[in-house]
Amino acid sequence: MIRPQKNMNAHQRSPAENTQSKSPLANKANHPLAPAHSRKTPLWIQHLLHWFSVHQRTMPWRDDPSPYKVWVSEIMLQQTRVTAVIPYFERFLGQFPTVQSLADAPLEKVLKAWEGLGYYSRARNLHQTAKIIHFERNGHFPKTEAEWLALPGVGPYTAAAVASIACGQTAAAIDGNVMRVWSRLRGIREDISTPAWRNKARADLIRYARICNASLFNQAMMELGALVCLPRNPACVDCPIRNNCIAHRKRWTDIIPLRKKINPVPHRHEVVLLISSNKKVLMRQRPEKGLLAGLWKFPSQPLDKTHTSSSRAARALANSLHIPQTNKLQKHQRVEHAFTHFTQTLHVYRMELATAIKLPSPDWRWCSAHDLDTLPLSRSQRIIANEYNAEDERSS
DNA sequence: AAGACGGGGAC
DNA sequence: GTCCCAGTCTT
Repeated sequence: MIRPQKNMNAHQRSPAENTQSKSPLANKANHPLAPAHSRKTPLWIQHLLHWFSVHQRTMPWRDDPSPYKVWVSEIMLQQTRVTAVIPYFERFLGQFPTVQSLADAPLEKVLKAWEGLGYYSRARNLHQTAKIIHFERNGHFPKTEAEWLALPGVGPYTAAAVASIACGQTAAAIDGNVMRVWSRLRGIREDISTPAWRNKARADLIRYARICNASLFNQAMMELGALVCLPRNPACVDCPIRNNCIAHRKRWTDIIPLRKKINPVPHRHEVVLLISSNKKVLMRQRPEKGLLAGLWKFPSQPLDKTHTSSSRAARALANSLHIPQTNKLQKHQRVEHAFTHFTQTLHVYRMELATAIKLPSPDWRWCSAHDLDTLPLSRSQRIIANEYNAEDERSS
């Protein structure tokens, strides 16, 4: 039997989060006593839903699937594993308990809460959407899949997931897990990355979502992909629907899903300067668009072929900041970092200035140790900042 | 249709 | 270390 979800009754939600649960449809699908499936539900779905009721993981947004919690969690879960998301989600909800508190917060606070989670445009879009919901929709969350889809940062997957899980809508949420489970189940030896494949899968899956509980069906498919139908070495012996699975029957699980070869990514080098003066260190905010938009970084410069060594590049960067040659550079640290489309080696140099230089533009700042802890940084910059603070701690 | 956009976990 | 993972937006 389906394990009853705690706190799913509408009256236990806060008024601000309760606006979408008044419709009969929402109550029907999310009601604790609603059946997960009817007698005409295919046997494989009954097996899947039973498996889910027993094996689903505890997640902080599953106790109370309000639109706000489900929306925030689904944005965080894009390209990110559940185990990585949970601590971020807990902190985020503590800091921004309602969509209003998120809408009222400055962007920098939101980016700071997102620090280390990656894909920072998600945080910017989340903040933007909170403003839309609070200021333009009077705090009313969307209800239908199409309404969700219109919001920044909400694509086809997230719209279907939130609409089904939080709003009781019938929709097929197709993430990487579902693509893998579905292509194996049906033995589809086609490239899963094409829009054509996705449209076909959605058309097929929506028929099944319609005849059971779409929220549970979507979550069960994703959970099966995350726990059993793994990319490598799937645990077919534990799979509740292995008898319906064409890939299992034909020993195709290692060739399905089919994916295009990923091109090797280039490696880049960059010099980074830790320029300190009077217990403060020089930092710069990144532009509003592009890589790690809006986050802060230490002064840096790509190490291209015109520089014969990292120390020469470091000196050239110091020169461009009009730092006198009398200030000596000291090799400090080397940090490796991987992005999706390139990998990077950061060559970090240290320089103590007798007198602070004039800041080139308003996006530069002299930062105290406290500033370093407060500003949003990418993972690699945080590693450098922590090392800098630790050294500062030792020397004082 | 292809590329930009982070970071973490499994091996 | 190396490979793998896979939503949304932009171009």
